[in-house]
Amino acid sequence: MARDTTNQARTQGRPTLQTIADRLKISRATVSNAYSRPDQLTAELREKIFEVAREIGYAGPNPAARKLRRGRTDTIGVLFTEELTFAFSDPAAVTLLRGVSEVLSSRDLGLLLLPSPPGAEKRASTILDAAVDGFIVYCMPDDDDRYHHLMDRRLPTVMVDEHRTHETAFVGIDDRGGARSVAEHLLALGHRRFGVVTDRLKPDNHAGYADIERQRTATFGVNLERLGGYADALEAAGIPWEPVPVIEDFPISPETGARCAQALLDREEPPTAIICTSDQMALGVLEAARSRGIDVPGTVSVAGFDDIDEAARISPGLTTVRQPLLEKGRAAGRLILDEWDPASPPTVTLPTELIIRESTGPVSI
Amino acid sequence: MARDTTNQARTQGRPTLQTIADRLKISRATVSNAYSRPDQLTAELREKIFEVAREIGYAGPNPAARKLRRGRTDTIGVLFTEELTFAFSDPAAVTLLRGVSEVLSSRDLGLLLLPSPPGAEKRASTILDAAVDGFIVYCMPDDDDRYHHLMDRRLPTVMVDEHRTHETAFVGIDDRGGARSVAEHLLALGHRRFGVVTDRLKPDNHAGYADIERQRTATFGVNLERLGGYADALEAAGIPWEPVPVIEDFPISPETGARCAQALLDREEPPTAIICTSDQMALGVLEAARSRGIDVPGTVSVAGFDDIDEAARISPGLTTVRQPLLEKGRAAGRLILDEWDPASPPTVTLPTELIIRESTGPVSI
DNA sequence: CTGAAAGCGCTTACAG
DNA sequence: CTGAAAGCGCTTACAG
Repeated sequence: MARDTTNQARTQGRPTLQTIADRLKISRATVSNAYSRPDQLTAELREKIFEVAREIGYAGPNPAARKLRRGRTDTIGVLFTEELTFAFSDPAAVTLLRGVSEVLSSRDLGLLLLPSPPGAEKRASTILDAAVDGFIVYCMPDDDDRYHHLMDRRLPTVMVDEHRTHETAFVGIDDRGGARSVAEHLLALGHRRFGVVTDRLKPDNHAGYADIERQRTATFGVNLERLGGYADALEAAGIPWEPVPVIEDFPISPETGARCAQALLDREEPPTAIICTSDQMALGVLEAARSRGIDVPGTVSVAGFDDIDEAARISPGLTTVRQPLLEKGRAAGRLILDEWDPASPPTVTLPTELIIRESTGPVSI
Repeated sequence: MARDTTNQARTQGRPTLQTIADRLKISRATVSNAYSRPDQLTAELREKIFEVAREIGYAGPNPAARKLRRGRTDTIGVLFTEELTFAFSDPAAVTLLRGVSEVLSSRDLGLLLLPSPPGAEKRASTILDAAVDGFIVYCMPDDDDRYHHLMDRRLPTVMVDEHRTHETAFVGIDDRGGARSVAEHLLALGHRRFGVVTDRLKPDNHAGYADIERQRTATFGVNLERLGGYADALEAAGIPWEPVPVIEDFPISPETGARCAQALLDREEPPTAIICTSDQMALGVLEAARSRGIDVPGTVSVAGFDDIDEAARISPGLTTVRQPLLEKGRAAGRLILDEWDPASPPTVTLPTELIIRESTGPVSI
C-alpha cells in the first residue's frame, strides 16, 4: 500500500468534485448536490454528472472530507483494553460485538475497532486519533489511564461491564446476584469444599492464588462482584470465604482454565466443586478433569458463568449463569445512538439466569 | 448521541489548534507541531501548549481534519457481504479477523468493519463512504455488483477466499485439494454412499438439494471448489458424482447443518458418510445423529472442513480439513500493508491438512 | 434550479 | 526555532 508522506503524491491525478464541475462548466456545489441532495437539481443534470463521474473514474465525494465538513463521522469506536485480537477470540466478547454490530448496521453506521494493548505510549493515540462520533468501551478496569483520554474527547461514551461511574452511560448485568445463585445451587447439592477459578482481577498479569486482600482490591469490577457473590452465598451458609482457594490466571481460555484446575486438583484436599468466573475457563476445567480421569460431576462438580453456545454442546453440559450477551451488545449499541443528558447518563442492568446442566451434582463421599 | 445537521452546532465551543495559538499568541502551525513534530519546537513551549490544552479541554488535533489533510486514514476497511453480524458469529470468520487484527494492531492501524447486507441501495454507500486506505474483502461471490464499487475506489484491495481475479490481491487455500483428501479418507474406509451438506452456492437464498447444474454454476468459489474436490475423489474411485445428494442451506450454523442432516437421514438409502463444507454445519450433523440415536461413526461417518477449535473438543472429535485460518488473516493483513504493482497483484495460497478424529470410521453392513 | 462564498480543522513545505 | 500561506475536498445556508 502506498504510504506517501504528502497527500499530493497520494491523490495526484485523482478526480474531485471540481474536476467534474469543470468538465460540465457547472459549480462544485451542484456536483455535490448530485450526490448528497438529489432534490436540488434536475434528474437529467444529475445523470449527466454521474456519467462524467463514471467516465473519469470518480467514486463519489471523498469520505474524509465529507466527515470533516459535516462534523460527524457516522462511525462508532469500540475500544478494547486487551489486544484487539481479544475481540475475536473470546466468545463472550464476540457475542457482545454481534449485538453492537446489529444495531449499528441497521443505522448504516460503521464500527471501528480500536486496539489498545498494554503499552503506555500507544494508548493515547488510539483514543485521540479515532474519527468517531462515540465510544463503546469494553473491559476497562477502574484505574485505567485511558479513561482520562476518553473523557478528554467529550464524546458520548458507553462503558460495558466495567468502570461504572456517573460520567458515562453503562451497560452491565447483575454479576453479584448471578454468582450468588450458582454458589447457592452447589451448596444445595451439599458441597462444602470449593475452589474458584478466575481471570484477571487487576491488570498486573498476576498468575496464581489471589489472597483476600487482592480479591478485595480487584480493579476489574466484574470479577470483583462475582467473587463477592460466591462469598455472600458461602458465608450465608456458614462457610468461611477466606480459606477458599481462588486461582487467578490469564488470558481467558480453556487452556488457562485447565492450568488453574490442575493446581486445585493437586491440593491435599481437592475441592468437590469448582466455580469459574467464565465458561471459557470452565471448559478447561472439564478438560483437565477428563484428562485425569476424574468424573464430573461424580467426583467434582464444575460451574461456569456466561452461557456461551458451547456450554450446551459440550459433554457433560455445563452448569452456568446465563447472561444476555447479545442483548447486552444491542443495549450498548442503542445507548450510544440515544441522546441523553450528559449530566445523568443512563444505566442498563440486565438480568442473569442460573442454567443447570450435567456438570454439577450432589457431593459424593 | 447528538445528531446535528450542522457542524457548527456540534463543534460549537470546541477548542481547535487556533484556540490554543490565540491564547499563547503563537501560530497554529506551532501548536500543530507540538502534537505531530515535537522536534520542531522547544520542549518548554511544547509543555506550555499541552498545559493550555489540558486547561481548555483540547484533546488533540481533530482526527477527521488530520485524515483529510494527510490524505490517509490509517484505517483498513474489512468488507463482509453478509450481515456484519456474521463477522462475529461464524468461528472461521472470527479467527480470520483475529489474524487480520493482529497485523493491523501491530502497525497502529484501525480496523473498520463494513457491513454490506443484501439490500441494493445501501451497497454502494458502504463502500464509497468508507474513509479507509485499503480494503480486505471476505465472502464476495463472483458476480457481485459491489465489486465494481470497490474497483471505483482504486484503493489497494485484498480478496479473501472468494472472487479471485487478476485485479486484486488474493489470499486463499487449496480448497479443492483439501476437499479431495477428506473424501479419499472416507473412500479408503470403504464408504460408497455419500451425502454432502453445503452452505450457499449462490447468493439467491436457495435451500434444498443442489443439482449438478447449480453446483457447476456456483458463484461462491470456495464451495464450488470443495464440491469439485469431493467429485474428483469419488469419480476417481469409480463412483459417479451426479447422483450424490448435495444439500444446500444457510446461514452457516449447527442448526442449519442439523436441518440438512435430517433430510439426508430420511432418505430411503441414507448415506453412510456425510461430508460437510464447513465444521459449523458438521457440528449440526453430529447433533442430528445424536438426537436420532444414530451412532457416529458406527452407522454414519461425519466429516467437516475448517478445523475450528470446537472440532477437537466435541465428542466424538470431528474429522475435518484443517485450514490455517489465523495465518490466512495474517496474510491478508500483511498483503494490504505491502506495496505491490497494481498491474500484477500478489496471490497467497495456504496449505490444508486432513485431521482424522473419531467421527469417521469403517463403513459397516 | 444553480452558483459564489465561507469555512470545517488541520499539516506542510518554505521563508525568515 | 517559528509563522504566513496554501490547500486537503467537501457541504451548506443564502442569494439570485
